Amino acid sequence: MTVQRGRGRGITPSRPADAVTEPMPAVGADGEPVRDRARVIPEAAVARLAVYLRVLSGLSEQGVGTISSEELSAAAGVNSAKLRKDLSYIGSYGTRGVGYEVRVLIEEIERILGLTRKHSVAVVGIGNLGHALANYGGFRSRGFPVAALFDVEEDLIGVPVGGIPVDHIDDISRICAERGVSIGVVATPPSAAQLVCDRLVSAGVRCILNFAPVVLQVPDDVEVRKVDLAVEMQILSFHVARRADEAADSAAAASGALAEDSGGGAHRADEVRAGAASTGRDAGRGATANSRASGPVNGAEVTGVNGMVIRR
Amino acid sequence: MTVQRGRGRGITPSRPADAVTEPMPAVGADGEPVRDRARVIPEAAVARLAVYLRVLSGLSEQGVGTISSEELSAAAGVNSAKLRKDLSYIGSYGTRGVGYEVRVLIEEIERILGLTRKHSVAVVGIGNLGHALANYGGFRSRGFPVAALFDVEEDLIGVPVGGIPVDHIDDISRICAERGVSIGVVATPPSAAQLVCDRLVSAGVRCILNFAPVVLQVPDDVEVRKVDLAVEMQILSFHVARRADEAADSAAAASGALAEDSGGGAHRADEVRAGAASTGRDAGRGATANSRASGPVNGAEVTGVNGMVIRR
DNA sequence: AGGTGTGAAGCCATTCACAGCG
DNA sequence: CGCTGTGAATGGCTTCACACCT
Repeated sequence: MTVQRGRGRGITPSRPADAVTEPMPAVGADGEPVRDRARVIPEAAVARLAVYLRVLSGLSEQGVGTISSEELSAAAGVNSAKLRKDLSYIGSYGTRGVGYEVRVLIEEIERILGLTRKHSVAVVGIGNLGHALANYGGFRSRGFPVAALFDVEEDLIGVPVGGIPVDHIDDISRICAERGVSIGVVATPPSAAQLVCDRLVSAGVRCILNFAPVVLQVPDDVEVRKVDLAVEMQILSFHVARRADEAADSAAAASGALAEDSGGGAHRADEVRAGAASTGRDAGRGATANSRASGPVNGAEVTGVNGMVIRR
Repeated sequence: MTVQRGRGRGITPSRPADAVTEPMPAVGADGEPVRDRARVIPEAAVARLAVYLRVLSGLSEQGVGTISSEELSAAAGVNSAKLRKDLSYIGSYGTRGVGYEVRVLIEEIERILGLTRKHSVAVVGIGNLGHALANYGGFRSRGFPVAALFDVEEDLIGVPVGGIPVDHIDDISRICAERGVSIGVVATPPSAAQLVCDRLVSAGVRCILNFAPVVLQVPDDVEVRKVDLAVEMQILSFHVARRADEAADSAAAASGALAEDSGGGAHRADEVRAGAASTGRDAGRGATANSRASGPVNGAEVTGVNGMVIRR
């Protein structure tokens, strides 16, 4: 994402050489003074912060007051080092030897994510998906009230969906301005998506969530995120195929390994090997883990702690 | 998007890409010849391949027979070097001095993504979203026919949605086996998601697309990708906030920067920067969004070839 | 000339490992 | 002693730049 654009190079403090010297000649020359906290939060971390926030909200409702990085990371499906690193980008709000106060973390993450203000949403394209989105309670409950719905179909205009009447897209500028819409959701057929996007942009909307399977072209001060269901499916398909290949491989390799083993090979620790990558969702520690197909197991392997397979 | 794997993108979950960097010479020993090329395609590249495929399909329908990396990359919203690198992972199917044959590329990408076989889909949870998904034509048209629908609500059982009657989730194992379901879609309320996921897994489904805002725990031979709308919104929210900060920054810095330029600063190559890109999702986002520059331009930037912006 | 394919370099993110504080 | 916070190491992805083919 568009991160760190702007001024001179994003001076990341990763200068190995004389680091201690002055790390800011270029920047200074740029007219960009050292400036406040050079908080450059990695895009990947931002996405995870949103996940932590959801988990924390659940914990808070359950009355949990304090939590350690180990527990929170397990609940969020990442490893604890990553969680601590992510949290360190927003500040130091933990207590050593204890953990984090749930309430504090929620507040800080909300602040960083800009959730202290409300972001009204407009959904364009009230077909199946648009209906579902208009009715999706998760938006409102998380501070993103759906404030406007648009379509071109005359039969739909005026009909309330999820409590909001549908307006004609020709009124998009006026209505978005009136209702303070800051996020636009494109849920139209692909053929209409770019046009709708252009209209949203000229209506002043600077953030777009696109469900149409097209690559939207926008000015670079507009942020677009895309959700493409077919692409998600295809990625899963790829993994199915890869897994099938691997199964074949390991079946084939198994016999060879046995032969070699019986030949007297030494067994080193590093014979523990990672297999297919899992998708990382593994909550467990060992996030690194990727595991190998445990499949057909023929006695040559056993499943270890977190799914790793130990060759013996 | 947001992928759960952890990573990727999307929240992106970031997938620990297969660390298959294995040094396994053992393979040679096991009678397994060099085997085909140890094709380790980066997760991020897989997600983009799916995008290229969609663009190529459109081009093919328009009768385009050949295309260069420059053109294709622009249509897909990435830069040409990345596109060529991605394509190189699957082989060399281009003609130097000419470009790629659309038909060939489509076939090869489909092969790599495992799209030569059909992947039947089961949708669990026939609420608003489930309805939308069951009716979504993009699945069937791309080789992912929806073959089964499940819910627990008695009133829904037997009712056809998108042409498929809804079955009770208790029959999930039998029906998934009968219809050869290989991908499960979880579209239930969060409270039911883990249970539904467990049922899908025991029914033999090894790939899951999760729309519920919870982190699913699964065995590591199961692949989960997650689409979390609230998280997407929050990421956009973060960028709204960041942009606001930046606007203030650049207004302040503007005079300084201009002064330096006119002062004769040299323009290095690294001042060429990309417009916007997003990923993810983990990517990976995963999830990759993108945006291109075109315009509002304030004189400090001009749009370059493929959406890159050149600072001058 | 035109454009692909790819080693090499650079950048960013993840993971390690431990100092430091409660 | 436990757990956070973080420099340093590692590894993957992206970008560069050009050899090489047509």
